[in-house]
This record gives sequence, structure tokens and C-alpha cells, in this order.
Amino acid sequence: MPSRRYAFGMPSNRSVRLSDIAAIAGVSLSTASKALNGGDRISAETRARVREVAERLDFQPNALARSFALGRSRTIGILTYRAASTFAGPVLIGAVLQLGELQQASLVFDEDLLVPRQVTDSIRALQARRIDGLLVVGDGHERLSPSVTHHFGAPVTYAFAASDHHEDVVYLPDNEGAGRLATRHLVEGGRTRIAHITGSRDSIAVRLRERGMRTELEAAGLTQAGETRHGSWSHDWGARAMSELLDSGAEIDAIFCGNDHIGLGVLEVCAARGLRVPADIAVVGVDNWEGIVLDQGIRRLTTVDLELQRLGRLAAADVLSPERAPGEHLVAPTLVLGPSS
Amino acid sequence: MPSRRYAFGMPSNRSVRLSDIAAIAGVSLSTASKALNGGDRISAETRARVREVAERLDFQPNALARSFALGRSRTIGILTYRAASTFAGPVLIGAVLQLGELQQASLVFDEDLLVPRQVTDSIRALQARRIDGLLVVGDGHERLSPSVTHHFGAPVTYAFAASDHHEDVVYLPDNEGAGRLATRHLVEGGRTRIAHITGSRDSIAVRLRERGMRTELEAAGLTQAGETRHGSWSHDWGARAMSELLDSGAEIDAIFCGNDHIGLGVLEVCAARGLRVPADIAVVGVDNWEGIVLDQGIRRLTTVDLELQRLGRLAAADVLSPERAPGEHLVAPTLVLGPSS
DNA sequence: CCGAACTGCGAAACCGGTTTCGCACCGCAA
DNA sequence: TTGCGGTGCGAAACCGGTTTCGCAGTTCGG
Repeated sequence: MPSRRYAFGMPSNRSVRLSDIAAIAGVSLSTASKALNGGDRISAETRARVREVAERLDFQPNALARSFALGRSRTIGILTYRAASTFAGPVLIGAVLQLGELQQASLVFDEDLLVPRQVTDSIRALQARRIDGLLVVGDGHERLSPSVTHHFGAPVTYAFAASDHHEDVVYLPDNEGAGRLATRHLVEGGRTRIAHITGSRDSIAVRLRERGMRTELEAAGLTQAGETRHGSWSHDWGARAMSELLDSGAEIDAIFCGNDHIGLGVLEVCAARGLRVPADIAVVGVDNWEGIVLDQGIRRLTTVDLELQRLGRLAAADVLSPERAPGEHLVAPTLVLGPSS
Repeated sequence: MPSRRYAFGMPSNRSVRLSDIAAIAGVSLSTASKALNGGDRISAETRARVREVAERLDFQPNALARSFALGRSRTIGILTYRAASTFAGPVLIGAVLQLGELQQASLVFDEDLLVPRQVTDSIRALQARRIDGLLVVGDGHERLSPSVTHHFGAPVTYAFAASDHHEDVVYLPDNEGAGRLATRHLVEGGRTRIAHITGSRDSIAVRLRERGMRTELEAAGLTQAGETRHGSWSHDWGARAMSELLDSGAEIDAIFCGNDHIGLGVLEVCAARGLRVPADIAVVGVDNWEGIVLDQGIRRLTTVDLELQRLGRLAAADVLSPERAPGEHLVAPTLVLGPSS
């Protein structure tokens, strides 16, 4: 961002109104409005004349007046649950950026969806602002979000949150697809002895990723190398599980890790034991924890990106879409290649 | 988020208007307005009666009509430069959450501030929406952002961006303070031989953090252990620099790392060489890359959090503040304790 | 040649608040 | 009693668009 000023007019003390355009073009207010908004029952010449004048005077209709007249605020409400968290953050950013591209403002309330009193207040505030739609951003689909759809006349979409009402429109990451994608990548790389180290069995995401792995292994006619090792999402767990796995004498040529913390722990053990990655062992994680890498040489792990930001964008676009399909929409994950496979 | 519905009224097909309140309370529109908005020249009894009616009918003034009448959109524009990046993201999230708490909508345009054409379009769109203020979110203060302040009648604040106009209101992380904070923490822990491994000398942040370290060392009557090692922000560089440092035979009991990638690389080398952390060597990073840790046992590094989200909040609140002080505002970093010190 | 249908345009209502300003009424001092 | 300032309230203007509907003029078919 080098120093630079943009050639651009100062904001005039009194902005151009539609009535100014009408007067100069020699037509009435209603005709000018129709000319600019593409209404019918107007001659081509008149339309052209009005548009020419509007262009010349750099007419920008007052969005406030327009919103008032049309009853549409061009604002989408966003109800988040711990938006600052690692995973909800990208969803929120994607949503807000997408809405901006669609010229929609975002009104974000971050509430604990567990506290009805707070949610009630937020809902009232959103209703008063006459929002054109609502996006509910959760914290994954480990738990169900209470449906708020029935409070609004405007469309409601759930992102990264499983609503407890099955007719709601819901966008979720495809965890099972992530398991398939990682496994397929390893299989296509010629790996045949693939182990799995992941988080707690209580997590729905863990079970879905496992299932995806199993599906893909079966499709390839392979069996998993040993039992899945369940633990926590931490680096330490990844290192410990990997050590145990190696100590057990299991023959493995690849590890699918439930997330990148675990994956980095696995990498550390490989380095310490002199195993070459990816020559001896390939490692794939999930989450793209290392993020968008600008500098070269930072990324260490091949990983599956759940595309949370894109999920936010899709869900936000959905709120404004004329055709909305009820039910769950899974967002396809992508493979991010790193030096570990 | 357990399954649960909120007791709450359906949106009525026709919402309550101020005229309804006025009619029921037996007063005129203007009186009703004054009663609710706290205007003067109205008796206490009338005010109470009107308010009671409004309360009873659950009156919520139409925000669109109000905005139109007052000419204030209750919307703040946000102009970002690569909002999806690792560092700008938290700033944006903080800003958006803060604005929500202040009942302000956010209109976000993510543009390449290098391309005047795009910025010009965004500025026009923001002007047309009659935004009440503008927040410009940059990508740190490595480069100057072109000032757009003069395009708007509304207040403009720069967050995580150094404007090229010195009278602009700018919020930046206190990188020098981060260097001081990390160093002081090590000194107070009894460390006396502190080395520094960091990123490229070209980076302003690198130089500021170095300066902070130097200041604090001098205050403690210490000297830095060896020369600062400049490289990249990567894990690999951290590991390599640490190995070289140890091979050189330098006596050190602490490392201040320019960021957490480097810090984690350093930790890995310590583990490989059998150095006990923090007994033999303390390590401190910057960025809080490991983020908000919910599970126990995930964090490995003591680090300095630059409080980017809080920076976003402060800058957003500043836009709406009646008293805005021109110039740079530095946001104080915080120390996040981990097992490495 | 006449009536119906269609075309192009404008007067006016409407969206729902806020704010100005004038009127009626009151108490109080001269 | 008169004059004056202050109080409580309401009629009406205003914010700047969109939309309805009616009128005049034209075309066209019978």
C-alpha cells in the first residue's frame, strides 16, 4: 500500500437528488424514477435523456430514502456464538465479505445461544432494524442450535451450525468428505498401510472423518493399519500416539491425523526417530492450521482445508438467494499439498 | 447449544407504528415522539402515559424510517485490504463485533488498496449508503495506506494500517511494547543471557520488537546474548538459527523469538538436544499463534499477544466516539503464559 | 368515422418517523 | 385588570425516494 491519493471529488455539501435530475431532464419525479429503475411505460428517448443527466451529475440515490420506501434495509443480521473462536472466525469473515460484495451490510450480534434472554434481545433488535435476512453462525455441528427461524419473516440460514429444525437451511463442512479426501490422497500416493490418530470419540467430526477414511479404504481394497487412536486435539497427543504406534512395531507408511496439531506432533516424532517424511511415512492433517502461507518454506504439513471461509460465503449468499433449498448443504473440503506427503 | 425454543411472539403481520401509540395514548404524533425520545416541553404525566402504552404494545420504531428522518444510517463502512489474512482477520472480527454491540451495521468492502479504480468504486458505494463513519483495516504498518479521509464527511479511522496523512486517527499494535514485555518477563524470571531470533531486518515490526528488547535489557543492566539473528518468520528458520546458536557454544538461558513459528522451531531443537524447557532455557514468542486454547495441554509456548481483536474493537469504537484524537494510538500487548518460560 | 386499447407521462399518495413553530392556557407581577 | 413569559401540546412540513392511477394522445380494428 504505497502512499497515494485518489483523484476524486469532495463530498458536495448538498448531494444531488432525484428531483434535480427530473428538473434538468424536464420530466416529473415519477418519470425520472422509472427511467433509472428500468420500469416500463416509458419511451426510449426519455429514458436515455434522464440517464444521461443522472450520469452527468453523478447522481447517487439516497440509500436511506430508498430503503425506507422499499421497506428493505439491505442489511443482513448475523447471530454468532463465540465468533472469536478459531473456527467460527473464518466463517464470519467469509460471510461478511460475501455480503459486502452483494452490497449488503451486516449487523452482528455475538451471543451465547444458551442464554435465551440475550438471544431474545438480539432478535428484537434485529427485527427493529428490519433486516432482510438472518445468518446464524454456530461452532460446528457438535451441538444443535435452537432454531430461531420462526421469529422472522425474512429468510434464515444456518452456517457451521446444525439447527434443531430439519426444514431449516443449514451449511456444514463435509467432515466425512475430508476423511475420504485425505485417505484417497494417500492411497493415490501408493500408501497401503495407513493409520489414524485423531481426537475424542465423543466428537461428531471425529466420527465422520473416521467414516470417510473407512469408506475410501474399502473402495481401494485396503484395511486400516491398526485401530484408530482416539485422544485429544493436541500436539502432545499426536506425538505420544505416534511414539506408541512406532513402539508397537506396526508397519505403517502413512498417518491420517484428525487435525493439524496432531499432525505436527506426529511430524516431530518422525524427525526425532529419523524417519524420512514423506519417503518413509506420509502425514496428512485436517484444518489447514498453518493457514495461508505467503512466505515459502513455512508450511510443513499436507492438510485438508474444510473451507470454512467459503462456507461462510456460501451461506451468506444463500440468505439472499431467491431459491433456497431446505436441509443440510455440505461444503466440499480441499486438499492443501505440503511437504509431508 | 442444546436444542431449545425461545418463548417469543411471532412477527405480527403489521407492526406497531408510532401513530398507533399516539392514538391509544390520546396524544398527537409529535407528542408521542417527544415522549419516547426524551424531548423537553412535555409533562411528566403525558410522557409516562405514552411510554406505558409503547411498552404494552411492544412498540419498536421502524429503524428505516428513523434513519431516513435523521439522515443517519447506523452503518459503518469498513474498507479492508486482504481481510482474510492471518492478521487482518482478527482486527476485522473485533471491529464487527464491537459495532454490533453498539447497534451499528458494518458494510465491508475488501479491496486491493493498490488499485485506485476499485477503491474509487467502494468509496462511491459507501457514500451512497450514507455511512456514519469509516474504518480502514490494513495489513499491519509495513506499508502506508493512502489516506481516504478527505473523501468523507463522516469520521474515518485506520486500524492496523498506517495512513500517509499524519492527522488521521490510527490504531496500531505496540510492537516495541511487545519486545519490552517479552524481555521483561524473561528478566523477571531471572534470565540473564537472552538471545533473539527473528524475521527479516526489512520488517518494521522486527525492528520495533528488537528495539523494545534492547530498551528493556538496558534498563535491567543486561546485554543481549550474541547478535540478533535475522531470517524469515518460519519454523524452519527458528530451528536452524537455534541449532547454529547452540553450535556456536554461546551461553544462553532464554530466547526471545520474533514470532511463534520461530519459537516452535526453537522448542523442537531444544527437545531434540535434550535441553529442558524452561529449566535450562526459556522461550517466548509473539503473535499467540496457538490462539485461544480451550483444551488443556495444547499450548506449548509463552507468547506475547498483540491483541489484534481488541485493536479492531478500539478502532471501531473510536469511529463512533465524539472525542477523537488524531495521530497514532498504540494498543498494549499482553503476555500469555505457557509452559516454555 | 367511432370506440377500444394502448402508450407516455405526471400528480399525488405513501413509507414512518423527527422537528419546527404557533396556539392556547397558565401563573405571576405590575 | 392587563401584560408578559413560560409551559404543554398538536398541525404540518420534511427527509427522498417508489408506486399507483388517471389523463391525454395515438393507433388500430370494425
